[in-house]
Amino acid sequence: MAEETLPGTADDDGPDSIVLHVDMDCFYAACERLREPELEGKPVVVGMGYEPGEGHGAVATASYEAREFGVESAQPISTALERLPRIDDLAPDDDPAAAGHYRTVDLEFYKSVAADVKAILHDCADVVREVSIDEAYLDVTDRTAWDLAASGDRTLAEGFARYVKQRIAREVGVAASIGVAPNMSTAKIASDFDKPDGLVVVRPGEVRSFLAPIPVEEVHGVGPVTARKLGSLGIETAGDLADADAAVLEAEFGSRGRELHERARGYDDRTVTPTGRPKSLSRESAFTEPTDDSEDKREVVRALAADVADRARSRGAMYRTIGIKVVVPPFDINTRATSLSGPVDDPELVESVALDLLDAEFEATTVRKLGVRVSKLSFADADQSSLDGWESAGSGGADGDGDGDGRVSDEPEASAAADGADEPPNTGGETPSRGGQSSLVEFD
DNA sequence: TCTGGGGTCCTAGGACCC
DNA sequence: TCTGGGGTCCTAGGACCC
Repeated sequence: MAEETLPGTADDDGPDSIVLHVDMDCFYAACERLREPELEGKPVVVGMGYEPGEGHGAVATASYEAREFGVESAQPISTALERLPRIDDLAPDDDPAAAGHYRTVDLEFYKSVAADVKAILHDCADVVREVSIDEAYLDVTDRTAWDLAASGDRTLAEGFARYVKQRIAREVGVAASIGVAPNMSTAKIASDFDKPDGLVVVRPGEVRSFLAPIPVEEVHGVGPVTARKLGSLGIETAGDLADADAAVLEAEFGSRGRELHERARGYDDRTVTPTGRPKSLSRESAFTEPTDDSEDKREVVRALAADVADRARSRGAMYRTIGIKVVVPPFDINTRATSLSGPVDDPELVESVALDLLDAEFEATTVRKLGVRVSKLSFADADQSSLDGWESAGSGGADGDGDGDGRVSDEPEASAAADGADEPPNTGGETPSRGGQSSLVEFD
């Protein structure tokens, strides 16, 4: 049983933080219900790669009513349909209560709903870290307190979280579960503890005892592989993990082992930092049937490349690495990538590099899925003379490719970026010389 | 669980430099 | 030069998350 105050727990650098983890409940399904209120209370399944009347794709979100039937996210739609027939497929005398309403993912719409939620969150906190479309951490240390509210045994922090939750419900019309705790990892577990529509508060002195009975699988960072290994060490709960020998964990799992140990003990010194810029952008797509047809594969890669390059451009991102992903049945993931000597924004180059990587090793391979990715991103707008991204690559000129390191010097708009229009004569050639900047490119 | 799409971080080995 | 150590960057794969 954990003491109320653990020796050494108190951070000397100030009062305990107050972190909220806000997690929208079955977000996609909730969005569908916003525009189709008659779906309220009924089993809803939102599928990606799903088309009405068809049986392919995977479950992105299942409402709690649908989960009752054994429908789970990431499940193939075909399996979901076996467990929960589609309402339109019912025979006249079947029970309509035992059928599901299947919808296709409409990300644009969900994003617009999410934007409304995020606006509320930013209004409620100084620092918001958006983790995904339906999830965020808020640091509200300066907005509320761990003190008890005047009227009883609840904390001010709890009242604050309730206010956030109610605003989301009232102003947007969707339900959120919120966890409140002195650190991020505990807040995350707390938000999950009483879903849906939950509000769980873990006060600074209660962290250790709150975590103790939690199954290790529910600790952020423990997936199937780690859970299995932990199980073989006799570690099944966060409490077991907390009591385990840190050296053993580190030997078994490396630095992650030590980290998990600390999280299980209620230590997490990460601070909530604002959402940063993406590190990579990718697009992938699965074939309905694995194929070895070279032209089919190239066609898909071309489309993915165009898509990724387009997205990068619209987000103002230049990239220095271009890669592909090739998934070979049953499920072997291969990646290949090439780095350029400097950042570019060049859709044709994305395509040609991706195709080269595909042809080099996978021309005859049977593939299930293909992907294209750009990474080592840099953003034209924010870095200017004041670094931001990477400082200029070492004034020492230590690196061999000193030739090109001059980043786009500060034109207001990345010069190489916006001008796909003026067709350079030899774009596909050895040195794709496009205006100034991208002529750095030389790949081997 | 025969498996969709978009990400992050970590690790390990090799190349290369001083 | 055949024997180090330190550091960085690159690629590929793995685990994990939503």
